[in-house]
Amino acid sequence: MTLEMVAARAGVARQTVSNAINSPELLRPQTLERVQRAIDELGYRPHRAAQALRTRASKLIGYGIRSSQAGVPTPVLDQFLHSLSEAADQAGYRVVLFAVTPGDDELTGYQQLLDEHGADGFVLSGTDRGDRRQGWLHERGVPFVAFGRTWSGRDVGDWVDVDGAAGTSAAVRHLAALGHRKIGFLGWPKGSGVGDDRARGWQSTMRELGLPTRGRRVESPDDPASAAEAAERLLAGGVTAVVAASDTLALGWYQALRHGGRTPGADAAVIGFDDSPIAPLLFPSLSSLAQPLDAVGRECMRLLLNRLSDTRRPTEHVLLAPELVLRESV
Amino acid sequence: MTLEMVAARAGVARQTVSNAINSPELLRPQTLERVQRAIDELGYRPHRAAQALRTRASKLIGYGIRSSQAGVPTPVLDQFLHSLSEAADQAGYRVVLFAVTPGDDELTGYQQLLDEHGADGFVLSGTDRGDRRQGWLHERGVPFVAFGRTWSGRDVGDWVDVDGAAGTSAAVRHLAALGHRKIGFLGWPKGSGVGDDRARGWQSTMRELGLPTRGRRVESPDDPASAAEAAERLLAGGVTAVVAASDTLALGWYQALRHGGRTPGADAAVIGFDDSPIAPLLFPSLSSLAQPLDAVGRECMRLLLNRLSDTRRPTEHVLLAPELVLRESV
DNA sequence: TAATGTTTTTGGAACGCTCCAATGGCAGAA
DNA sequence: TTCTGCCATTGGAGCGTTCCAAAAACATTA
Repeated sequence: MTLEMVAARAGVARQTVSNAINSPELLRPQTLERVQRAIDELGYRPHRAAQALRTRASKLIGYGIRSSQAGVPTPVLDQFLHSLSEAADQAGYRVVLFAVTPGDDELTGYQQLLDEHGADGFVLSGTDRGDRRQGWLHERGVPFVAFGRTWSGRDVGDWVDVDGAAGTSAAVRHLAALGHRKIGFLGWPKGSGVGDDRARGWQSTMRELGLPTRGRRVESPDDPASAAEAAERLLAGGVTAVVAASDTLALGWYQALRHGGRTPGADAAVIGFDDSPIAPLLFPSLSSLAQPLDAVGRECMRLLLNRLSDTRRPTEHVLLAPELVLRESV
Repeated sequence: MTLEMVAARAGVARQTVSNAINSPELLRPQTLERVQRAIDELGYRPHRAAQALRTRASKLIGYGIRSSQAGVPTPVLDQFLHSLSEAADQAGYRVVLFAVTPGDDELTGYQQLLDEHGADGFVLSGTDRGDRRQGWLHERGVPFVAFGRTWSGRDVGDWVDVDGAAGTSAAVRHLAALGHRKIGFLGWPKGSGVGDDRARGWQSTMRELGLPTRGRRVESPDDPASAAEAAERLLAGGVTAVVAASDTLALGWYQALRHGGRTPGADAAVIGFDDSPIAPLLFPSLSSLAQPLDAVGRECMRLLLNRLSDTRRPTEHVLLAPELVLRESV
């Protein structure tokens, strides 16, 4: 099924069919309709490779998928990928995956796809401090958008991120409205961009509400056992409600409460972060701050399309507020 | 960067460079080396679109990603996608995502990609009873592999699946070796292929070991509250250990035990299924049957590549045993 | 009717690659 | 030296599309 075949059926020239698809305003309405009918009847669709070759644009967006075993498990990936693909589809693009081995040659995957003209732009996620990808792509003038802020200084490109501070702030306000005054924060060790951001929202909102923060903030790595230890310290301080930097940490709070013979939810409230699959399953079910991943995917695609249409435009940044999902734990 | 440029640098003809890449055995060793050096120095990589156009093969594998909200949460997606991309990369292929809206026009996404010559084959997952995709692709002679058996009768293509029966069988054996005799099964309502398969492994192995199964099997939908109710019935029957069809169901068992003032692990053992992210986080941590997703991805790719190289070969099926991950719950 | 301008349609060329058939080089035999 | 046969290398053609400039159709005015 080619242009030529459609053209033959409509009784026009090859190029006229091409125009019917790409610049319909050039055709006489009557001709357009005739060509359109031929296209529909034959179920014609342009050959992607031929288009790519001629227009020098693959209409593909690269997404480097890292081996998850090393460190962070990239929890939310699939919903994000779904909304990304959907938004891409709508714009006539598709998402192409390629394996990335984190480490020294993390960039070779990107290099290769670029050399092969296998992608017009990239979506990054899991951008960490000291991530070299943004700088590298920026230098080369390759369009990209990151899910996750550029924590380290320089503005090197577009990004979309979830506003952790806004989330914990909303959590604090909600707990305060319920009458809690001694509201603690169960966070990660300082130094991670994401974690510090989430702590900041708690800190500033507590201050705003005139509530004390001294001794109400504890730190723990992201596992329930350590979190439980840290939580004990908050309990010792008489804290009645807690905002946690992750659902895993919130789980530590559950364990600390139970250890003291108390019941989560009834005796002391907690709000987690990420609304991971465990949240609704726990007993009592855990309130949490859900990342608006559908919106993140859509926004990533929007920024990237803008960038693709004009490499020189000023960079754009989007912060999306997470949604407070209330369950039995408050 | 084109063949012509590499050829100029190496002092040979365009086609010779092409041969150096695709059929190196045709070249005189000395020429090959010279061309190879030119390729390396210039960092040349063939233009994918040009190759695709000429060879009529996109070297892309389609993966339809469904909106996850509707029903099954497809928990494991990301690790599977990773191993799939990695295996694809190794064979010079890439995975391209496209959005699929489950329902009537579920097939249009596949149709479209096919018409555009945007993929050479497909990987399916989440294949359910009454899934029309396999039959549809089979009729058209499109290469594909499914992650998940074709539960409904006819053999319409290659698949790779996790052997649920083998998993629950191993779980029963392990519990029996620990001295348990009253081993229950906490499963889903009959009628789902996956669930029945997992039940079967428990059933047959119990019989093999001469252990009674009557009244030891209960059913519940996949949420902890319902599962807890079902678990109560097992407890009432004096069951001391349980194999669950999912980690969510196992969680129900935890709750039922706690409700009766008993401690999971210490007082009664349980083994879940899927080794979902919650398993290590629970207290006590949950033993579970981990799906070998890396292997599944690799095998899917292997079968698909075989199929791509020869459409007419007999269908092939691969069953992979899940791995028993032991934690505190036993 | 012819000349002019404008809109619509057309055919050739090119994107970068691989297929194919043909050419050139070289060794051994006549 | 010339011929035969084999192996290494080459140039032309074409995959299906869009760019571009030229041609044709049509409308408008002289």
